Amino acid sequence: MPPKRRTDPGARPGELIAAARKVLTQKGVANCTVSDIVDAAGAAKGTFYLYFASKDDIINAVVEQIAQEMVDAAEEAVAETDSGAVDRFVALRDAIATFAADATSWELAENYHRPENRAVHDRMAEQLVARLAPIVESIVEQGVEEGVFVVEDAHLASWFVLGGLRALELAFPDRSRLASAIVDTTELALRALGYAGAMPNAPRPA
Amino acid sequence: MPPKRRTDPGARPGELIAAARKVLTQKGVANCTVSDIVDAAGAAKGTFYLYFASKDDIINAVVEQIAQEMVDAAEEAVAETDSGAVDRFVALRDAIATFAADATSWELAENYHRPENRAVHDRMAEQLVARLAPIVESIVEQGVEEGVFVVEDAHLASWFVLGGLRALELAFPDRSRLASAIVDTTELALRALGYAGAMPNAPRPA
Amino acid sequence: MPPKRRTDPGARPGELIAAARKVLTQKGVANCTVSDIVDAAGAAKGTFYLYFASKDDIINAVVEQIAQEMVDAAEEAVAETDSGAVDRFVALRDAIATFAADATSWELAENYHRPENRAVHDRMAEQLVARLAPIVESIVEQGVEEGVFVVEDAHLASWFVLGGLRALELAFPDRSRLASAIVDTTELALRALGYAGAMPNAPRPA
Amino acid sequence: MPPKRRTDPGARPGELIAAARKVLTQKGVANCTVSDIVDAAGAAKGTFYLYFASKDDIINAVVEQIAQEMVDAAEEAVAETDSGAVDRFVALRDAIATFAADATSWELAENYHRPENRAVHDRMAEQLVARLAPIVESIVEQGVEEGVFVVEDAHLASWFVLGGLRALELAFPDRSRLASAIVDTTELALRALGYAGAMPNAPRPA
DNA sequence: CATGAATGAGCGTTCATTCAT
DNA sequence: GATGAATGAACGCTCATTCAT
Repeated sequence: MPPKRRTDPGARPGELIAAARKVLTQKGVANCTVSDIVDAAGAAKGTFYLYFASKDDIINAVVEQIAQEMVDAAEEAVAETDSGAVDRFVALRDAIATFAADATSWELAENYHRPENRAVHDRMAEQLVARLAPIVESIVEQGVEEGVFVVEDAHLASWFVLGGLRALELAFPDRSRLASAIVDTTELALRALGYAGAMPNAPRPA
Repeated sequence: MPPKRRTDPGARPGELIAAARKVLTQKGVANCTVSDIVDAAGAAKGTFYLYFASKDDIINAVVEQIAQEMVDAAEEAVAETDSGAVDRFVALRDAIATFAADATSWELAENYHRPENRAVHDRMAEQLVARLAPIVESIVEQGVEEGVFVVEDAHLASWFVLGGLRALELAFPDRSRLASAIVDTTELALRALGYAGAMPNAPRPA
Repeated sequence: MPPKRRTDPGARPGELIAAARKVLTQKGVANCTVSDIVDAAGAAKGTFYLYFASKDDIINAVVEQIAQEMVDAAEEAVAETDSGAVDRFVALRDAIATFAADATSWELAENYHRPENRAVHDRMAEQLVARLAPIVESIVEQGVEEGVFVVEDAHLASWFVLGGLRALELAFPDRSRLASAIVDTTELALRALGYAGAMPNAPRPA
Repeated sequence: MPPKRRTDPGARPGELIAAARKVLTQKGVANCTVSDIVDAAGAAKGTFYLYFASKDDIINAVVEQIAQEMVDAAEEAVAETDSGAVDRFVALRDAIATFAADATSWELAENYHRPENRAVHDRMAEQLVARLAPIVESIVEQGVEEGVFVVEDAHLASWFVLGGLRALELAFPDRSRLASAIVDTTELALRALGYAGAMPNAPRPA
């Protein structure tokens, strides 16, 4: 059968990633085959390999995409605020909590606690922490300059704080309390950063 | 030919786990086959299924074993000290740092940063954090009673602290600075727990 | 489905080679799949890879087997005769002609002139010439000692003579005249070898 | 964007054959894809099928081209000499030896002994022998008329002689001695043809 | 004439699992 | 208990070919 001409040439990779994102959500990584993805995308098997070198390649692309969405949200949140380091930190915290609570963005998360999804899950967590860390780091450095934070190694402190946030996912597997736990954790994090002032506990209204 | 009589019947499962641990270390999870494991153990394929329901089953057993070793070390460290919560916390920190620096215990760790080993790596990290958390939690509760820690939710705080420690692995992928970073992080952790006293910076001599 | 226990364990490789030989004959090399072979052998696909590393591997084995049969026939023919070099040469020629005329042994040959069978065909021709050459060479050397052949380089002469025989396959693609042409060629070959006596034209009765 | 206008329309088939010849040389037949060819030719996939019916088609064209070059060289060598059959035979032999020793003409030859190139190699050898045979045949017939050759079947004898030459390639796989072996073989060939005169051993100066 | 995105049947290969012995 | 030959579904991936533009 001859190839069907597409209405929107150039949209294939995106369609495939979207399809992969959906299939990954539904079946997990180990049980997701390339056939599943192309079926979901309405494409032929060969088309897949026109745009992606391997199954791993597209999984990375999915992870990349989701991570990018979260990082974008985080950067936007931080950029909006031109106030002090503590406010920025709270804004960042809110962005993360919002994203974590957003079912659409976290489609994959529902399946993360199934063992077969470990792989993407952690690939993403790694990506996320790696890309969020510089944002936190700049906030920490700002706080040190402002004199509200007291840390010797901003790099170390940033990872520590983010790692602490990430662990909550494991601490509250049912996710119902996750968003609120992230908020509660702010106090722990600010303390770790040497903040001694009043704790800004109220989450920002959505 | 009758089956070879074993010198120690009942030792099979342990032999298989040991073999799996070795093979996992050498080849990663994805590239490790049941054949590899039974070959390394000097057993037949069928024998494997006498003791383990599946390949996943034995991988879990390996992870379990390693995690148990770490937990044992941690519990021993904490038990040895009958002094205050801060000292216990430092002792626990030392145990983790020691274990992390110990090549024998971390055979697998060398390969953890190879993408194909994500799976075990994170399965173990999860196990570890889950089993270490209660220990931390008891220390935190002790500290709260002693009045040196100020935390509202000991469960949350324990996970936060352990997550922070775990993230350091990602922050320092080369592992050469990992052990020292764990020590440095103690200050951040104690601060997060609301500790306001002098920081016990000196690591325990090896 | 569980494995069927074989009545004759150890017979698998031979069965697979036999099946491959048949399929190769029927479908050619390029169109012969591993599935075809295992279907013909009544085995499962995995069983194939228990005994052969790849499709190429079994094709080599088939070629090897046929070549061996021809070489065996040639050696037997030469060994039977303890007379002079010319008689031995004629005996060898007869063995080759007989084998060439034998439909059973040359099952594959029927298909050799189809382009897709080039590969095995030539792999076999190469094997054959390489293994027949030493036999010819010993005859040539004997003839030289007996004073009936005059050649400077027995190695060269042997290959030349065998190459000449082999080319007849190309000269008479319909094979109906092939056996007789081989006989006729004896005169050319003996002349090339410097034989000046009477030509032993009569083929040996079967 | 309109298709690029070609500087020389009508040159496409030649460009594709040249590209195929190059790719075939570098990668072998089995590993050479249509994509490789069109990429090397700077053409689009579709363009390929404007001029060639299939991949096999262009491979045949490449073989054809090389064979034609050799046949042209052979015919030229034979035409130059209007002397006797023996001289013509020697001239033909020289042309073949020269061509065989000429790296440019035998680009493909370097790769011929890699197993994956069997296919073209032999397709070409077949072509070559088939097209050279009529030339040899006319020389043989001339020699018979002149009384210097004694053969009953010129057709048979021609193939025998060419087959003998071709086998030398197998006898001397390293090719360093191939050209000299071809020369040495002349004596064997002339003898086979019934030539009883003095042997014209000296190769023609290059 | 020329394009190249799309096709999809088909390939060789793997390996966790079974069970007759 | 122990064996290991046998299984076969399932996989990721290739590439000659087509045709709407």
